[in-house]
Amino acid sequence: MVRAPYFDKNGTKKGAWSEEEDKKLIAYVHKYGHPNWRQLPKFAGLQRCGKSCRLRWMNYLRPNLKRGNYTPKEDEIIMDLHQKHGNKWSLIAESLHGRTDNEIKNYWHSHLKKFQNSNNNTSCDEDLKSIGCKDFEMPTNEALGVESLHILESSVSISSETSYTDHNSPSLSSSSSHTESTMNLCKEEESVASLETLDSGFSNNFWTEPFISENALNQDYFPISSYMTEPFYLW
DNA sequence: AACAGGGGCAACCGCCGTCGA
DNA sequence: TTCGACGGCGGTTGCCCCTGT
Repeated sequence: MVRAPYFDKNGTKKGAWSEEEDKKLIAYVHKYGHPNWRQLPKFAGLQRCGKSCRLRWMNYLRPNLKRGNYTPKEDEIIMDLHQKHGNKWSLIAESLHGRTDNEIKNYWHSHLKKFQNSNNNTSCDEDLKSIGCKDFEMPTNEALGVESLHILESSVSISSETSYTDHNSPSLSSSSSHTESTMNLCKEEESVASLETLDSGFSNNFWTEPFISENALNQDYFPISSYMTEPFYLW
């Protein structure tokens, strides 16, 4: 499913992320935030480029991510916003709480594109009905905002029943678990609380092993105080 | 049972906008 | 004003898995 890990000529690791790398990245961002993606891998002890770390975090590791099947309502919103804005995936993602632009982009290309293409012949609602949206009603523009809110609310309700540790297993790269799980932690408190839960999911020596970054911090690379006084400003 | 082709999705690449020096 | 660093975005790629033959 993913590219096999390899090292480029600069010694930078590419390809699929390992569980250990995920742990390092999660723990580092959890602890220090991500003030500088380019420097982050060096301090976190990762042989990745900053962009790769950012992408992994934004699309996969950060809290509040919602994974798994799209609801018909989400389909509606994507279709509608794509019609309005085109391939502005980040814009569309803003209206689908917990979905990433990358995920929406993939979903569009693999699922929804064909329905828009067939739109030339049939209406959008016909297509959506055909894919199983039983209570489908073509929403008004005003209603769409409300629908987005509903999705947000449902995410919250799901998240309250969902443990972060469920999704931070080695199967983070396993597609089967992706479809079954969500990473909905829509409230900040829940995110923090869940990260504490996450701690227990890691091996003991992982947390007792000091970060490379910790040494770096001692070398005045990081304004550590500001990050320690503004915990989790990033999410 | 074996094979081929397509689908799905994580990850990479390159471009662009923003910001600070 | 210019330039470099950085983050963000959209397009594309690579590869595993599933399904049909």
